[in-house]
Amino acid sequence: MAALNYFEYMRDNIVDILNDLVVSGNLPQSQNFKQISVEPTRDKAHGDLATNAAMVLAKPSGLKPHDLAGQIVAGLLQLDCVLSAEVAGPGFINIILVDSFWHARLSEILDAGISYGETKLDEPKSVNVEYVSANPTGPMHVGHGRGAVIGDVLANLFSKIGYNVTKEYYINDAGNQVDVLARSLHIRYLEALGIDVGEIPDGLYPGEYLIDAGKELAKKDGSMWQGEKEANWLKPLRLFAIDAMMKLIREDLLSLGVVHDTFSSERNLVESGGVDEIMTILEDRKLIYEGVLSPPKGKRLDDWEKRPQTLFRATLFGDDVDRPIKKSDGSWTYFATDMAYHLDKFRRGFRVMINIWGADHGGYVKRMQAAVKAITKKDGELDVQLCQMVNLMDNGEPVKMSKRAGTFITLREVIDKVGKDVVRFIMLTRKNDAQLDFDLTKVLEQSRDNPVFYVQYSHARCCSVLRQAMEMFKVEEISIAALKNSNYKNLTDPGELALIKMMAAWPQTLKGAAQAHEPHRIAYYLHDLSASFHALWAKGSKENTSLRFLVEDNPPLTLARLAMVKSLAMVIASGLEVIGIEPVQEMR
RNA sequence: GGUCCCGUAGCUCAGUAGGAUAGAGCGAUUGAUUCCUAAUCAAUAGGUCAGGGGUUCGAAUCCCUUCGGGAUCACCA
Repeated sequence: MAALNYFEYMRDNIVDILNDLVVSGNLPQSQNFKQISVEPTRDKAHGDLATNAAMVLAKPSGLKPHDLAGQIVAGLLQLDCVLSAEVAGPGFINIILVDSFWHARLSEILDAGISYGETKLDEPKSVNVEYVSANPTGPMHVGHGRGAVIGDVLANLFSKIGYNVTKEYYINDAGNQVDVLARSLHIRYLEALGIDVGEIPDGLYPGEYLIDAGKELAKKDGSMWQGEKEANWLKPLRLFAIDAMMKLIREDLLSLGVVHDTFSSERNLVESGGVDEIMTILEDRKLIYEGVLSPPKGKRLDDWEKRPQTLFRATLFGDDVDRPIKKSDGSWTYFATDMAYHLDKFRRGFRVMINIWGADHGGYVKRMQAAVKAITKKDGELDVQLCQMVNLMDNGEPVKMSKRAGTFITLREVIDKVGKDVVRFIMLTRKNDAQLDFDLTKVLEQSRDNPVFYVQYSHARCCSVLRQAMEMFKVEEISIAALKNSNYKNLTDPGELALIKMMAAWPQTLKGAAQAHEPHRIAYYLHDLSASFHALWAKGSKENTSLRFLVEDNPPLTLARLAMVKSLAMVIASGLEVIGIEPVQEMR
């Protein structure tokens, strides 16, 4: 049984009412209902839900908003689930649903458990989320970690709403950087053989992470590359280095709980002729030409030279200038291989592609979207989510990092210090295009301003109540099946209903976050849900023991509240599952 | 100079693709612990949504413009 999305449910009801009005001649035919929305009221005094239906349809139908609203209200009042409906303001219809409607959600949640809110699609769509794709030239840093979490959670969101999702990593193993990597490894290799290599030359990677790789290579191959020409060792060392770095990166990802379904290699794509193929296709469509770009407008003219280049007509697809696809040495630019890569994705059946990039690649978005339009003949769509920098802090002070001074803090070090769950949650506490301060001290504090703790604590409190309940009831009396049969009519406190309503909004929250590509909404939702629970908890004070969850002289009331508490634990667990975090049972 | 992102309470930020009287947390002030974990909660104070114009029933949200901050700008990925 699929859980009810009450926004969609009420919208469907309203559309039915409108269709009836059309049939009865009270509303002109062929109205466009697309603009109609059903939303939570901002001010709860206005009711549970509001719809703009009358305002949206008033003008095209030639009716006064209030007259049309009155007719819709009449229809709404016929529904069993509607307690009240009234016209307000410029033509809003405010709706209050009966308590029993909300109580019924608890049964749904208890039935569904952690899968509450999931949707199954009859014909599942496919979506490809490509994220991390860090160059295989070293361990991951904290910024990569943010992209990893955002991509991973976004992919989880799509799974939850019924899509077939592929989590993909694109290995940039074909450009200059991996040659540099190979040369850097060569130095470390010589070092491992006991040769004094001195300082690592400028332009090579000085990172210590290559020392181990150098030792391994020396162990495997002995001294066979010593004294050889670069042309002889470059390729095998490159392969060795990339393997070593990808192993490192996969370990980093695993420690963050991120596992990709597919790793695509840029080099494979080039060597298998994928780029040649896309170029032939584009040439046939006259989208490639030899030309000279005009210099960028502005002051940066110092080293500009007029140079004929092989260009892609990106301007035909919304980009600002045409883009080069070949370097002067004849090899493909990154853009060229990226076009081939996205064609490959499209051919694998992904009409919807989402890429997570660092904000420093923002200037690249337009051209890639232009390219996708061109190669898929506008059949595919690419959305790029940019994630901004993470500022690592320690107790309010920025952490100074320098690769040269060796004070660079890797993602792995942060995970080891604060734990993967904390990292995953904190990465979602800002929308992805805003900079994020990550304070290594504060995220471990057990206080209200640590959102991870705050949410986990609410789950732990649920568990605590359920543990305590064992003293009042036998185990079978508070099984899920038994709780489902409790008398929900006992749940009448505004705080209780507010909490249940928020739980009932989970399916819509999930869907909205997925469709808007905004995983951070889940973290905010969980925080709000927890706040609602903590507030209710505090109501059961010494003066008002009747609002405690466990009321010893009233077992039926207590069982209903246990059903609510159990449901809440399930919704929180469901939300944490999307984020990729284990809920905790207790915190002591 | 071009392009993109951003500008919301003293601070850090939300604002559910245009909805009603703009919301949280921190900080400040004042309260609540014989109680299921007070690691929490409640209340008060705090705003020209950077400024100006426009679009419409209605704008923090969309368009134009000015100011301010950031990213990026042909053969790096």
